Amino acid sequence: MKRTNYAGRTNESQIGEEVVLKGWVAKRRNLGGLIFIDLRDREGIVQLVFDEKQDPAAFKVANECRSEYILEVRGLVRERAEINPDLPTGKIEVEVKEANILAKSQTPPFEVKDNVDASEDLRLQYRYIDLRRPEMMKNMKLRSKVASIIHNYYDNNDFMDVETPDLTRSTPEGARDFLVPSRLYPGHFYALPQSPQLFKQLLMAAGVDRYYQMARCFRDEDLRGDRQPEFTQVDTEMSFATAEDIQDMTEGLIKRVMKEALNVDVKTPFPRMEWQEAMDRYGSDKPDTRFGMLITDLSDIVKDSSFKVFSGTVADGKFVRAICVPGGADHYSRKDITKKEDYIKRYGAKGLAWVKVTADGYNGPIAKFINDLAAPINERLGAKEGDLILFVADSFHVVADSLGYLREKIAHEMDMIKPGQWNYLWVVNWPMFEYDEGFGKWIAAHHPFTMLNEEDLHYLEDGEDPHKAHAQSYDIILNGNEIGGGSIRIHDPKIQEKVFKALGYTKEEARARFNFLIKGLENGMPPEGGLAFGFDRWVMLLAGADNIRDVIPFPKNSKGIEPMTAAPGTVDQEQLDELHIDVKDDSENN
RNA sequence: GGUCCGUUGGUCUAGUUGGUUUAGGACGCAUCCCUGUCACGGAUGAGAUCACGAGUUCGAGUCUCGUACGGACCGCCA
Repeated sequence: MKRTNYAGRTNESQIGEEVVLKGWVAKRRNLGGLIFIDLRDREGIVQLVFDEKQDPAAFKVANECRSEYILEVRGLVRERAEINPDLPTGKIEVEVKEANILAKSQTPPFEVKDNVDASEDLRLQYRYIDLRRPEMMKNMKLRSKVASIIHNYYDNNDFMDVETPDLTRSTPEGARDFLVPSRLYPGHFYALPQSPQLFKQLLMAAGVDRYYQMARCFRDEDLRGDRQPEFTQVDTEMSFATAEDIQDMTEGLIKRVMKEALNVDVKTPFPRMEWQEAMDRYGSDKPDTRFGMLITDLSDIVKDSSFKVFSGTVADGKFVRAICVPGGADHYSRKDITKKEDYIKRYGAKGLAWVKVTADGYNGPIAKFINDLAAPINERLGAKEGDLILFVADSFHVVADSLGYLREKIAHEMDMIKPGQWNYLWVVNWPMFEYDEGFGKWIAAHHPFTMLNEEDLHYLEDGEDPHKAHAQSYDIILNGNEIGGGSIRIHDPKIQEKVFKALGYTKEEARARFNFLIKGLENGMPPEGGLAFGFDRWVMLLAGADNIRDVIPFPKNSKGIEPMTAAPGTVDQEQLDELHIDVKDDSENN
């Protein structure tokens, strides 16, 4: 029997026609002499009817069917007497004349339905069953659709799809590399790419001019809900382009994806926000602009306050900043606020000061210290009776992280985010370098090949402070999530040398690490720049999923294990010998 | 590397201050009845050494410690 159409696409136009369908038994309803089976394939569900009197042979097969058996059926499409409005195929049903079981199935470990009640661990172990769920199938289809639009878009704009190697060389910058031992060269290793960054720059040196690739990338770091060790980047690079050129090109793509995949019109150009403003007002380099409650600096107002925590902090050159939670006074108890305080301590905050705004002034533990400043504070924050004001007094980064977190958390808890918003924006003008407390040295905020602003070039000269420089880099943000980032690259080897110097590399160290790139610059590199999208994360947001695993067919769990195959696993001694590898026994240290 | 939370039939879960609980329910599963269901209905039934190990106690699903596994977060992710 040759299939005539997908079960889920059977429709009224086929009434009276004979169809052949193949699919899974989603549900069986046995009424005695009459059996209904919901047949499911990737496109949806259609109701089959088996009548014992009319088609006893087919009926017998239906009687044997169990959940998730795979069936082929031949039958007549007919109109239903009573339509089911909950089903896209609810106006019709298929009267089955012939049926064969193509595969039997054990009772599935969980039911194939949309409101899953199975644990994620179990879903991942039986992922092929989990993926049958319409929700998951929909996510895979969306992913496929978006990928197709991306290919189409860049192809139409003269971008060349060029593959870069997966077996490459370890570079010490950035994330930990996944290493692949070389059989031919004992003690030598390939590394899987963290991104094709250097290759795409060298493709510009090759004259490719416009490059894109759906590139697999690998980073051996701990996982998060929006982070997997292997992921897909939409990687792009353009020669002779300015930051604006690249942003325009990217906006064009986003506009098309939103229209064609979700039928949503987004307005371009997207807003541009300075990195400094994002940090000051949103406490984040990926601001969520779907709601207000902006962070407000109060340092100047409270600098002489009798509350020593505030005045002392300002005297130390640090900051007192606050958010005003509209209607927060009733919503949050003293105990709730203590919980929030405990939470922000993980960002280094020493405490969370708060007041509730009442008709008679401030209320709360620090009210007596700052009641005299209530008028200017309320005015600046726009605070009114019934609001809750949360203050953090600390260094720039601690204040930003703490209040940035609280702003997000409270917005979710108090339902301040109206659904259906797609707030794309660019965060621009990033610092070129940032100080890493852990390593005690300056590191590249973006990566070491990022071009700084032309007017900041003088900071690289002797006797100036290079760390004041800002970069020609830009991140694309959607609803408070970083979905991509890029920059104009350094194409002048002299500037590149100065940047390496500012990062504390000697010439020899820079050569040792990035020889091939430096040579590329010396052999003539066009001015160029690009951008890379986190494809998985973007699709996650487009799908409305809150976990990146829901848009990856076979993801790793939060511990980096893939539960279906149980990777990573041990290998035979023979394989290790061939790779010249001894495995250290760490058991004593554990 | 660290912090917090969780683990009870196939699945999701209830289980109070440690004691009438033969560990309850829903879904699923099995058998039987049923020709218009679509969360089908009805009847009956099977299925759990309460993650593992140690401890406290007259008595542990319940308390303590450890281990394993899972989840969230901090660090990390140029």
